[in-house]
Amino acid sequence: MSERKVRVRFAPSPTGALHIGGVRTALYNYLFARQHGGDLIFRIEDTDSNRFVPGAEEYIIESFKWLGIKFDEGVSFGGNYGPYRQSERRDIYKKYVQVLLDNGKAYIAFDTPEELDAKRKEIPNFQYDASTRLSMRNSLSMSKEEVDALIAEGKQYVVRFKIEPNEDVHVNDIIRGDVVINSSILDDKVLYKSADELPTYHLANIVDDHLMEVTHVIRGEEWLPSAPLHVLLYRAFGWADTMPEFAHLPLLLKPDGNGKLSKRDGDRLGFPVFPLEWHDPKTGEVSSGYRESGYLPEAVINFLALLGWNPGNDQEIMSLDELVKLFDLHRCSKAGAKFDYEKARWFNHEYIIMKDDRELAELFMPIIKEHGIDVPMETVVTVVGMMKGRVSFVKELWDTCKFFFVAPEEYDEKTVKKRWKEDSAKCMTELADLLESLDDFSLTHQEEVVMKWIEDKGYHTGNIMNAFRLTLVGEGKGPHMFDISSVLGKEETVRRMRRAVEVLK
RNA sequence: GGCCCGUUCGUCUAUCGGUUAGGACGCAAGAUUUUCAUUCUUGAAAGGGGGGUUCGAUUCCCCCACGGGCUACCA
Repeated sequence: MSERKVRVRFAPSPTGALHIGGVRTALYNYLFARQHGGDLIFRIEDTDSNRFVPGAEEYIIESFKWLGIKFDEGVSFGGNYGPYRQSERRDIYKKYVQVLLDNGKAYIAFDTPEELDAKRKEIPNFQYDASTRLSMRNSLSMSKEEVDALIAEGKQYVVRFKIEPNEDVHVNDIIRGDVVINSSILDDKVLYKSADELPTYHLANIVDDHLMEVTHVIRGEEWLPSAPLHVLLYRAFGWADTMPEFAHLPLLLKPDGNGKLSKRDGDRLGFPVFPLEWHDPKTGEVSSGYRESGYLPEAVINFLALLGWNPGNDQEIMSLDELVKLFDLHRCSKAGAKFDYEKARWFNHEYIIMKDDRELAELFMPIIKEHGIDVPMETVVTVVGMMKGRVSFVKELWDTCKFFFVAPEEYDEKTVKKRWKEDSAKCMTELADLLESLDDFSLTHQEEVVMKWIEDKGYHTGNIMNAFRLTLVGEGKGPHMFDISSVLGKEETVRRMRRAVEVLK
């Protein structure tokens, strides 16, 4: 069994946008597959026809494309184990349901949803199981003739898994160790629905994982309670010897308060819970995405990887390739992790700093153009290089850098009060004259000339520089003065200075 | 209600019985800087409670409390 090639899968339901917790699950599967030289399968679990949302599948694929998580096979990726959409595997499931029916591990039940609802109301803790099934309408409580007659007349029925009571079922979870549940608390799960003639998750999941030769099931903790059921299903099919290993991941929790992280939390606290912006086709509602909010995919990956796992040392910044090398299911934490969006910001900040100036400039350029500014790429590259350490998002570059592209119209009142002295107008005029006279406007030459001038005149460096800054920026911020002036160029620098002198006098 | 999982600074977490309980985010202070931001330094900040086991428990066991999940012809 250990010689089998590692094969894992990420199998979402196309019921809407991909939740960030799902992204993490997919990421862990990806890291595990890569690390073991295995395959990652993308399967669509659309066995609930009621909850199908058009566009969701495409959205999910697009999300992983953006994030850089690549699948080896599955919907839209091809492969030899298809089809990979469960709705296209009806015949397969039908066949395997029959296997269970034939070997007595499952039975046919005629109870309608309404009848079951009534039963649940009538009996407080009603459960369809060994203790109650004989009092229900099914192939165990009725004669074969009766059952055949009902089927013949077209009566709808479901197929239920016949769970033998009083057995301790062990699930050996990679993260949690031995988890034991007594089969008596499990109900006779519906494996095959009458409503849409499709299997339920449980059946489809086991059949597909087996047929697709999945070796490890890495999924969210919400599946832990049904894991024993799945173990029982593998046994019922006689597939116990190739049953995959399980790893149930801790859940992503709300940043504040309690509970599972939901879409609402994002809206409420102002951070995205979806990788991409999502337009709900049913409600028309638009939810923000990490991509549109200015996050870099590698930052999102890094942040998510550390939510529930750590390499065991203090390293926090890791590329996808490094994560592949370091990842270890045994080092996953067991407790749920509250979603810390402040830290997500910080990761993005770090990744912006690491990112190549030119690549950043290319991301920034469209924003500059939006403001009706036309500047050469080289200028933007220079500006981005000196300013990127100050922002957490590309879009923040505009506010922090705009003075490079737009001359100040007004001068910040507070800064003027503090930095514009009695003699500032005089000094700035002198400085403007001096700068205008320069043939070499390079940063180093400017600095040399101006510092000497300050010294010769006996001026106070701080006073000059602060006033100078005010004339070019309009407020008291930004990088070193000659960085600014050399990007602006002689003409623009002098123009701004003279204008400021005129306005502020 | 029942069942399962969990519980270290505000948050993410390290610790394989003996540590001044470490790191990161955030926060605060200081330093550097021609401004702002960065950067650097420093600081505040944690083992839910109660029993055991042990020479010694954050670490192992039990109980409780709390948190989370599941309990559909949803996944």
